[in-house]
Amino acid sequence: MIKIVFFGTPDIGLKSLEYLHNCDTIEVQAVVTQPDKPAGRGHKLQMSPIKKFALEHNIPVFQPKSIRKEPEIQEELKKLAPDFFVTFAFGQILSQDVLDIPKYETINLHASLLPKYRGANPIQRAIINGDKETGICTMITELGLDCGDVCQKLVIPISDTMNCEELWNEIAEKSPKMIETTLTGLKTGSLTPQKQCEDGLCMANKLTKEECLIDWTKTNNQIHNLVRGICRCPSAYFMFNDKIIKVIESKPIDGTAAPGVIANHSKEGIDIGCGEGLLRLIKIKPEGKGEMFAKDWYNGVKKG
RNA sequence: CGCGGGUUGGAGCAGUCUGGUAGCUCGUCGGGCUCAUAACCCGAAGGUCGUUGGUUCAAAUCCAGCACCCGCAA
Repeated sequence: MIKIVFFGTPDIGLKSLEYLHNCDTIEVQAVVTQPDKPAGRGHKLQMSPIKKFALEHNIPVFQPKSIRKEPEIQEELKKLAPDFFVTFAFGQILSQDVLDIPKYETINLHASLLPKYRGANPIQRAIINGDKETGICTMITELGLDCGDVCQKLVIPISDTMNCEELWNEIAEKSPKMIETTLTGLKTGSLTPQKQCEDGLCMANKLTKEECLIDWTKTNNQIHNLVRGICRCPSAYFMFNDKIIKVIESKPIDGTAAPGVIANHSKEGIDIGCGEGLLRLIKIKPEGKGEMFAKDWYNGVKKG
C-alpha cells in the first residue's frame, strides 16, 4: 500500500484524485487544496472541485492560505507519515520543509513535454504556438519552477482543429494512470528519474488579457491557434459596438479582405479578413449572451 | 449586499424611455422560376412577450417581488 497526500485545486486533477482514491494499492490519506474564496458573480464563497470530491468521500481536507507558512498543517501532514506527495495544479509553491515530509518524494504532474512550457499555462501555450504535439510528464518536485527530474513522459498529438478543451480532457483522462505507474516505479526503484536537458527550454507564461484580444493583422492560422488555444477559458475576443465578442470556434479559409472586416457570411459562419487569408467564425459568445452560431448573431446585428 | 447586460414564434434581434393592431433578418413547410442551386420570386404555419402580483378603460411597454442565463471583477 502506497500512502499519499494529494495537492490540487481545479478540476483537471479530479479524475486523477478519483482514480488514486479507488486504487487498491494506493491510499489517499488527505487532500490539500486552496482555501474557499469569494468568487464568481455576487462574490459567493466557493470551494475547489478537489475539496468537494474529498468531502464527498470522507477524505480529510487541509486548506492552507500558504502551506509554506503554516507549520501546524505541516505537522498534521507529518503525522500521516505519507510515502509520497502528489501535486497536480495545486496553485501554491511548496517549500523544502514541505518537500521533506514524505518518506520518498513529492511528484508533480505537468501538462507539457518538459523542459518545454514550464509554468502556468502549458496546455494553452502549446496550441497557441501551433505545436503538432505536446504531452504530460511526471516529475520529482524541486524548489524551482517545474525543473525537477522527469520520471515519465507521454506524447499527445495535437490536430489542426483540436481546441484546449479537448486537449484538457485528454490530459485529465491520461494523467491518473501515469501518476500511478510513477508512484509504483519510484517505490520499487524500477524507475529512474532523468535530468531535464536544457534544450528547448521555454516558459508558458500566464495569459494576459491583451493576448486574448484578437489582432486581425496576424495571419488566419495564428488567430485560429489563439482561438482554439483558449476557447471558453478565457476565450479570444474582439470588440464590436463596444461589446466583447468571444470567439469559441473558428476555421482558417482562403481569401482576401481588409483585416477585421466581414468579407462574407453564409450558413457556415462569417468570414473576417486577416493579415493573411480569412478566418471563418463559427461559434461565438457575445457579451451578456450565451454561446451561439456566428451566422445567427450576424442575423440579428446586420440591420444596424 | 462587488459592478453590469439579458429573458419577445424553432434561431438571432427590434419594439420598452413617450402604454393603444406582434415587427425584422433567418429557419421550417408549400408553390414558382431555373439545366441546376446554398441564388431569386410568391405564399403559409408558428408567440399565454421568463414568472407572480400591482397601477390603468387598456401593459411586451410603467411599479414591486421571484426565477433562470451571461459579461466584468476577484
